Amino acid sequence: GRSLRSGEPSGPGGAAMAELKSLSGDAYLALSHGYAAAAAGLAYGAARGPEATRGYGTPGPGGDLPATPAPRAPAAAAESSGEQSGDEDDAFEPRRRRRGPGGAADGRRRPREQRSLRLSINARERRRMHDLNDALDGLRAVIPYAHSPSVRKLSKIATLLLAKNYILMQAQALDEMRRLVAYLNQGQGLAAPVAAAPLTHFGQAAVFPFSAGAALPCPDKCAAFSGTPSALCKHCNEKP
DNA sequence: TAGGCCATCTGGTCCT
DNA sequence: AGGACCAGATGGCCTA
Repeated sequence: GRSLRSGEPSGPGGAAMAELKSLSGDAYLALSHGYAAAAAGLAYGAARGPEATRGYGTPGPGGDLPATPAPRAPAAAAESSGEQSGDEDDAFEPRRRRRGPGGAADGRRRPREQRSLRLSINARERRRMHDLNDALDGLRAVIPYAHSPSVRKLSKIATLLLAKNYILMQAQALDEMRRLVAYLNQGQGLAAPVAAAPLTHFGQAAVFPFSAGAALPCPDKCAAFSGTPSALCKHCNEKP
């Protein structure tokens, strides 16, 4: 694959390319392909101290989770946004948006109903994003990079790109392994069970370069599938 | 201080 | 009608 070069155009995370250094070796290899260079830049590999505790419980500028303590200073946010200021039951006025008039669907709702509906929608969306983040955490847990308390976790985009390249790398390794097995089967007579033929990473059954059921001229069964003695097998060349 | 990343809110769209 | 999904907007936090 391509190697990382300093002058190489990088994606959105190019500025942080140097942080790739702290990635594990496998991860580094996995990143050495295509857009992964950008992922490397995005990957918060460098030791920056523990991940800042952001916490899900903090409502944003228009926050609607009154109970949860807020490490992200929602008070200032609410103040700056002009929302969540005192009377929650005031006429629900959606945040000014630059796109589209909006509010058509709720046009005939009473303000309190609108507010209630909005809060419910917000909560659902928050839950959905939390699920998404949980899934990303699960992904981070199984891809190789420097898992350490002193290393900040991968960003979302870096996680996805790293995972993609890790999959590609594994597929390539599997392919090479398969070829090696086929070669050894020809040379050493190691029988690969047809029923256990693995799937390629694209889902189709792997095609082995031999067929089963042939005679066994070689005592070491190197030709069990090819049916012909192998020049690579010393037993095939032995005199009986 | 700028830039990157993130959480959240929000309106629109599609689907059930 | 309601829920899921998406993308834009906004503001906070952190690091270089």
